[in-house]
Amino acid sequence: MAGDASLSSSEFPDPGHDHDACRDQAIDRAERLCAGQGARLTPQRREVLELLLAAHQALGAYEIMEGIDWGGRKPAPVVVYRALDFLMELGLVHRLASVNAYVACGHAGEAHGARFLICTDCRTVAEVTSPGIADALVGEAERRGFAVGQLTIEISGVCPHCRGAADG
Amino acid sequence: MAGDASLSSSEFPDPGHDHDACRDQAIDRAERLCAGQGARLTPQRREVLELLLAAHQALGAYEIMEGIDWGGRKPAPVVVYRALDFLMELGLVHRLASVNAYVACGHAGEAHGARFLICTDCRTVAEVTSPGIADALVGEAERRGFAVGQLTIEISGVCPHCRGAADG
DNA sequence: CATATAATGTAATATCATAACAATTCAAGA
DNA sequence: TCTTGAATTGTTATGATATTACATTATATG
Repeated sequence: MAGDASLSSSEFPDPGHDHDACRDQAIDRAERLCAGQGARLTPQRREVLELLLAAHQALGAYEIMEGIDWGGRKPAPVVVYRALDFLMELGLVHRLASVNAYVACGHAGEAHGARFLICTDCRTVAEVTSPGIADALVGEAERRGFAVGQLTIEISGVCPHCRGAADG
Repeated sequence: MAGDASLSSSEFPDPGHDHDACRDQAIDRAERLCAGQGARLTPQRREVLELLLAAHQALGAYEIMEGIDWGGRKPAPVVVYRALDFLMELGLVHRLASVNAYVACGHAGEAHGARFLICTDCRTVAEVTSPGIADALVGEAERRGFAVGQLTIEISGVCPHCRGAADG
């Protein structure tokens, strides 16, 4: 069973929280992860990751392009996609299939069994990890003789903050 | 021959099963559903649905286009998308976000809590309905104050038949 | 330095999906 | 039957997302 304390790391980020600190922390983790794997977090890749971390939202690839400014020029699409591929490979970024968008991962490395709550209003994304449900899904599929590869669980709806703003 | 009847509605369809019968059955259901709602299952829409039913697979919109032949001509993309929109509205077809493809629904109307097992080999799709897990996901999201809209659960992997073919 | 591998630059193109608007068909009432 | 409004279809163009291909540059290593 999921307790109460376990919710803290997977809640929707409070709109008033310290973005900078949480971004720096995540970048730190990303750098350690890369170092550990001999992967290079180049300036381009880092910029894409920072943009996603700062947004706390799902961004489309072309939105990311727009968000990047290299002395007045925008990167070509393929540049962004390459950075995203790299970051996804390491589990630092996830693709949200249901909205064709990308989001920075809060718990890099432990991509296992994660699901995403996507606010259709503010597009904020909460990443929730609860092995129980993921295991149930995987187990059930395997009981049917299905060899599970990738698991996609995405829940669209309205987050607590937007709900509050709208009708509270 | 096909295995236990009890599993038939949620198992992967046996490659040797009677496609025609199962398609006709589904078309029948679709027609009743439309009649009940005052919706019109026009020839175009019906053709798209039949194509998907016959395929037992997820097909991209442009694959559907290719699969349709109107006296030597192919329908425009928008024609296919319109048919798909109609069919999805009625729950006769589902969109699989993780593979940008569409699949005919085995249990029209009861779209509730369905998840999809998608074979990356033969692209066959099994639709599995188990309210328990869906409810757990929705319940947990709502406990976090999230107002659930749409639920996307898609599992990619290798189906029993392809597994058998590949490694014994 | 030489070399191989990884990363980037650039242009073109493939793939998926929708917008806009005209023409036609259909159902239902006058 | 005629008319009228709504639904459906036809057609063209365009928007949005993603990849291919190939040349160039950077980086690590012997």
